[in-house]
Amino acid sequence: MQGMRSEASVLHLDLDAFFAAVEQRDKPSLRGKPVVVGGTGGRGVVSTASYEARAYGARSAMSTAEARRRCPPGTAFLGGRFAAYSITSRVVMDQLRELSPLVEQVSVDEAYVDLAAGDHDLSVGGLTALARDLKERIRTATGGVNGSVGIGSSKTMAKIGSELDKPDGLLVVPAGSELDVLHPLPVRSLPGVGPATGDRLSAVGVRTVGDLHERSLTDLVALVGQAHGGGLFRLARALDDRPVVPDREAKSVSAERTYATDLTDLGRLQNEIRWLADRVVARLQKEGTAGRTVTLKFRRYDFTTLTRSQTLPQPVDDARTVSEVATRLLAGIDRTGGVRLLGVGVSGLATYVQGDLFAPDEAPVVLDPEDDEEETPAPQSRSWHPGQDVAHADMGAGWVWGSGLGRVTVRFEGPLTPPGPVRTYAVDDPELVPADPPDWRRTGPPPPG
DNA sequence: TCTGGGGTCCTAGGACCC
DNA sequence: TCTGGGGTCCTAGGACCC
Repeated sequence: MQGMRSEASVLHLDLDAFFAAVEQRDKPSLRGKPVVVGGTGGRGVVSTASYEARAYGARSAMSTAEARRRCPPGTAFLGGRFAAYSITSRVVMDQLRELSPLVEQVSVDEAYVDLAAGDHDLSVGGLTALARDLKERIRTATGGVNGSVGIGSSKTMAKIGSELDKPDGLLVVPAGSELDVLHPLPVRSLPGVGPATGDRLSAVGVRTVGDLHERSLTDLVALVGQAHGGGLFRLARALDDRPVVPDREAKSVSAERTYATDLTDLGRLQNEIRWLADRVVARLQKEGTAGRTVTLKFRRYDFTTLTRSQTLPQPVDDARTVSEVATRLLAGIDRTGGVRLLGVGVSGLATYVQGDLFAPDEAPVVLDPEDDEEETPAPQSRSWHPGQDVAHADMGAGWVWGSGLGRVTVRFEGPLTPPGPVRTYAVDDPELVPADPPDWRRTGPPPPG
């Protein structure tokens, strides 16, 4: 059974009203005033409302029209400057990497840090000082953006900690006190419990996490399904040992667009599909990846939404193929009444094997995110262990920080790869990787922990 | 002027294979 | 000649998150 850590060593950072905060930083006249960032057209929604705008009831995901109704004259409605947000985000993530090599960025304004992989005093006092210092460094490095920090014995506890004390928050949940914090909270405050699950739980009298704790696993599974039910059962007991995983590989790439007025013209729809396919493919190619499944998303005038997909024999990353497949999928859909949104996506991604990184004869295969188990039988004689140091001429120095049957995970760090990417290699035949490959030199310190 | 855009994970049924 | 399992892949939809 999975558990939790015996120390509060997972940190969660959430930047406060991030997009609005960057706008207020860059435009002093907006400071102290309500600011709403999001779509400004007729069908726009709010991405972020500053705390001043929240005081009037503006919220993320609300239609911008509704936010305009609620906010006073003088409220700034802005379309957003994503390049600025992205740069600021990187500045923040760099600060987090000062704390530990294990930083998992979950979005532009949110990340987890595994403090156990760094050299830190994990006492409550030490963690409080660490968090206070981190917040100050973020504020300085970004020119005034605040973040809320939660620290706990798991990702869930850390996230709940940052949530409970925002904005500009700092909350350490000491190991052992998880249930005291958790049980009074409404179930809706658990990550993963949204409107649908919240309603179902409420219908059977479950309102707080404490209520949840009293329900049997069988009841919860019957109520919300196998995976979710099991997840809730464990969450109520603070059982969460999900690791902090840096550099997660993307599993799909997509682009979609909502039109100011519904489309009906077939030629126009085909042009839009081509445009969306171009955007998706440009990103695929930039990432050096391709995918086998092409999906068309389709939203009608009445907001009914459907998807049609087709899986191809080979991964594709060219605009012509993607848009041809998507256009073919469009043909099977009833378009009467008009089309509100179109989307094109590619999934089932397989990273290219980059031939120049390894000599052909000894090339470990880059794993797909999905298939670490199959097609990679355990090596007969060779293994690596966490902490062992290895290196590659093209990738820089690195160390093994995870290994298992048939695979080895290496974090590289060096001048060529500043952030230190993590790569997992399958070893499907021990003979493919010689005992002492000449270009795997031993350098660099193994990670602490 | 109702309801964005980018994702992840799960479920369920049917096809197909052993 | 009657009744199976299990496993994987594919498709479609839904919940949820930021």
